[in-house]
Amino acid sequence: MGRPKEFDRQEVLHRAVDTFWARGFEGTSVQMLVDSMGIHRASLYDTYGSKADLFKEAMDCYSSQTHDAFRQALDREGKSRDILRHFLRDSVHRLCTVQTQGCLMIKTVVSIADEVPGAHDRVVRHMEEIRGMLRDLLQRGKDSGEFAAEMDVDAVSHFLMTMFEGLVVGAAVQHDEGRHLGTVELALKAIA
Amino acid sequence: MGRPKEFDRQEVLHRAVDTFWARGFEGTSVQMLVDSMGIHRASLYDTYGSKADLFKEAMDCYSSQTHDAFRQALDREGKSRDILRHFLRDSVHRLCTVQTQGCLMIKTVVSIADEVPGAHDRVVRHMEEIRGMLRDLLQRGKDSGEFAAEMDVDAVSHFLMTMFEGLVVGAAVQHDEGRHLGTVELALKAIA
DNA sequence: CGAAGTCTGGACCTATCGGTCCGCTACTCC
DNA sequence: GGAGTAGCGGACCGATAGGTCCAGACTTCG
Repeated sequence: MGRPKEFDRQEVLHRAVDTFWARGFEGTSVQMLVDSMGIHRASLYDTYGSKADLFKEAMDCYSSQTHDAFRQALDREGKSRDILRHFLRDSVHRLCTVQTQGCLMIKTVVSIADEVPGAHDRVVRHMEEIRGMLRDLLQRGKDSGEFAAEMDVDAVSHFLMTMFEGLVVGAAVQHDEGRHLGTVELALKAIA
Repeated sequence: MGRPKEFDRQEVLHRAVDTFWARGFEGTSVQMLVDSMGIHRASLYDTYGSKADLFKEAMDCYSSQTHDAFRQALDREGKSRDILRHFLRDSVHRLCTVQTQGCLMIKTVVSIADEVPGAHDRVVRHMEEIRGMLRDLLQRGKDSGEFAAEMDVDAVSHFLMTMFEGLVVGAAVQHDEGRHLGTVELALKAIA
């Protein structure tokens, strides 16, 4: 059967995610990936294909780990508005302090439109998935009578997505947490 | 005195702006610039310095031409709300049809944090300038009694900036104009 | 005229890019 | 032990990256 794999494919991929996340696709060289992943150049190509293939896998990995975290924050019991507020405030806090590198998906859609085939589709699916979570949360609030019966959950979820994307960019421009928290409150006041 | 310059420095710079705008700093090679600007490689370096220097000049050029356009749209007579609505709707339309390349400033702040010294500062100033226009517009509406006397024009202008940045990203993800127009209406409903 | 300045074509530099290949070792199965 | 697989060190590939330099053609000045 031969020698078994020594490194954990998933663990090494995570390190690639971090590198791509920090510097983007164009800003990351294969040499950087070799260094950060800790495997040989040839192993990288044997295991993941090309740089673009690795990037797509990294996007998928990033996407699912982000979804898990978001789902944990959004798919829970309680008043929808409170859950939403906590989610947005926490996002702002992270973007302004720890995760100042922003969002890999937004980085990708903004900088490489068509350089990596399949990248754009992944961004679209990623965003739609998150929007779905927000819509479900809104729907629950609507069903429980917390929000008006006339609320267009589809439109409002899209509004919130735009808001969120704006916060990611805004935090990249200025790490002024208080300012962004004020924006969050205004956004919350806007929905019903 | 010697031979005078044959090409118009500003006109050639505009072509550099378009190239950088379309592909970003990292995605644009010097060869692309030489081709699009129509001048010799050596002339480029003699006239503008380095690629990074040219990029900074391109940012300044982009910034001022954007500000001119925005000022023309925002600094006019009429109801503030109508002016704002028209500005946002028009922006969405452009982002979804003609200017699908998005915004050079957002591209820059998202992809190259510190690669080009001075780039980040330019983005910050650019955004603050636009926010200033929005704040002035809000203040006029507040003075004329159109908006509530309690309105925090600073906070609301920041909310609108976040909204705008979100729309730029959102349009890059999906060119669904109708969807984004709905978001614009929700944002307008939010402010007083 | 000749010095000074402006442009171009194109060669040239070094460094790095993404990607491939070879030779060797380590390991596990039959 | 031998076949088969996984990994590494490191050389290597052609292409391109950003950047420099030179010779020559051109134009305006004193």
